[in-house]
Amino acid sequence: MKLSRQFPLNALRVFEAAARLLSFTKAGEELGLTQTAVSYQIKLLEDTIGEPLFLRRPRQVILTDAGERLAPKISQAFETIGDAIASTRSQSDGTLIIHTTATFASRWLAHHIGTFQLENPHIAVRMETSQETIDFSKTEADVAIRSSKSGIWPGLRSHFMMKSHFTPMLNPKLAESVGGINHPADLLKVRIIDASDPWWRLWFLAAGVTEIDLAARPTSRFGGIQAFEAAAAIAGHGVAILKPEFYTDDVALGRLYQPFDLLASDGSDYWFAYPETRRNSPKIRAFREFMRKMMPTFRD
Amino acid sequence: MKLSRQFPLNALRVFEAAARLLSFTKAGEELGLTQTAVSYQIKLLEDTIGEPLFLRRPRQVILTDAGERLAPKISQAFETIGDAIASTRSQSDGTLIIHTTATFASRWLAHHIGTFQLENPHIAVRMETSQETIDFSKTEADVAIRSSKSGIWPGLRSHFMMKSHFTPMLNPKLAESVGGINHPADLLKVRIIDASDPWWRLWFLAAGVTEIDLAARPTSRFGGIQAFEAAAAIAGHGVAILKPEFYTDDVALGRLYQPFDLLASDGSDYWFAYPETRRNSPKIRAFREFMRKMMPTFRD
DNA sequence: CTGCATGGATCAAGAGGACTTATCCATGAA
DNA sequence: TTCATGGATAAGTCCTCTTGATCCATGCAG
Repeated sequence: MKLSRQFPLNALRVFEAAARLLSFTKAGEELGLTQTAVSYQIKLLEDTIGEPLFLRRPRQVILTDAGERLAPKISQAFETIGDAIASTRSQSDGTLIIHTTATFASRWLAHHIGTFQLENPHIAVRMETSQETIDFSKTEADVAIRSSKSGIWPGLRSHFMMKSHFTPMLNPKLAESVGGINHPADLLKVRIIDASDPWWRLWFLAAGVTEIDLAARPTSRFGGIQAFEAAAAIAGHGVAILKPEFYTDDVALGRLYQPFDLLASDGSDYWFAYPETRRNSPKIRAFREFMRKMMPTFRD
Repeated sequence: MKLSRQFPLNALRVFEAAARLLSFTKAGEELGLTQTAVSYQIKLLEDTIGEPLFLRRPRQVILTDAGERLAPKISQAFETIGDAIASTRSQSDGTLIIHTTATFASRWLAHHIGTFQLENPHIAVRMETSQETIDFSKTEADVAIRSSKSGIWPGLRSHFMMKSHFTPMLNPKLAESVGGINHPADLLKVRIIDASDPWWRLWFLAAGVTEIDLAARPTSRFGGIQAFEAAAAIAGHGVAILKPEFYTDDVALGRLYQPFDLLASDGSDYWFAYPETRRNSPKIRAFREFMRKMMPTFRD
């Protein structure tokens, strides 16, 4: 059976307005309905309650005792509902949940999010990190930042943020200790941090160095988590293959050194995504504009 | 625009159940809907709020932060509404508003209503008196007792209660003071209380007395309000034309005397009426059964 | 008193929204 | 693996609800 039959909520909504305004016509105006509709709904409600709620006097309606008793409680209930929805909406509007990779979070977001918060003091940011790409219907998140080749996901709108290119980086002291890194082959003088990282092969390929057996080399394995590899490189344990955009600070502080301008790419890029249906949500819109401003390579 | 669009109350109702049971299927069962309908309504609500309320995990749904915040308030609001309706219904069920004539109220109801209240202790009785026939849509009333010729009113169900016949009555001492009232013509020895009352003409007609010019006689006028005429008769001011059923007490107490068995009628009868649509209302049903029992001439 | 404005009731017709049925999919359990 | 569970999706149906027209009663102004 139809729910509205068992529990005529819309009729109650109409009743509330009519009882407050003591006029079917005015109630209709307030609710965007015709007077006819109001009359119909009130009668419906009276039928289900089994009591008349209004006395129909010419040119005015007045509440019966039953109506008089019912009205204030109904008003209050709808006020509760209205408040609840409004506060849910505003509180949710007030919290932006960002899902991103650990590296992007620590290397880019952590440095820039302060600006976003200064510009949007009413939006709290909650950051979640995960390696896997998330499903917005299964995970509580407003936006996600992921590395991917295409940036096309069904139901999601996505924006290109930056190319995911990489280059070897190491502690400058380590470079000096082996007499400097002037040619790609010089890299082999130091330990390769996680030589199993597929990026290495791609970079050496781009550099024209093909005859290296990376698999044979001593290596430290970090499961491809860039942040760990970077930490090892900073500590002088070897040379890591990193995204230089993420380590400009470390370069400036002399903790890392990028020996070559050459950048290689595995074809993946960084994308920013959110559900298509929520593209106009204020907080998502605000974050999108922030990203557009802060990231020169951002594209619609 | 449709009200349910602006304010998806039914969707909220569904959400409330789903949030409480943490299952769309169970919510559907509770509300008498299919799981599909629940899914549809929840999505509708999420669209209007602009926030996901549930995370769809395989074989279970869980509330998002937003849903978690919304649910308790909505539950409470619906509880308020449910209580309000229930209490309106029960309180209204608990008060029976009877509209009747002053005479019937004072002469019959007042004597018998105690029995009704003993039998129905949870029903409070409110009595309103009025001369005019009332309009249930304009006057707050559950049942009405009226004198009328046909007992047929559109939209009302009515029951015949008693014939509205009448006969002269006077204080026995007054009767003695004129040597007794043995023939209709003897009535002319005493003052006729409200000779302008049309009942007198009808009664004399029934008694075969035609050659009386009532208009010419000294009279007291009470506007046809029987209770006033009766009071005057009891006080010994003259003879009144009354419904004997209403004055059995006064006859028993020796305050009134009915000299003739002859009863005349103007064709009106006493009817008991209420809106057809409310015939099954418990309080109306209770009162109808009471009337049926107390009034031998009651007819369906 | 007459005519107008106001506010509600009633009616028929039609739109569109709320459901249903059928089907599919993913997962956890046996 | 197969089955059971719980939800999503698509398409179609039914009927609630809205609309617009019309009518009625009353209060008010002239």
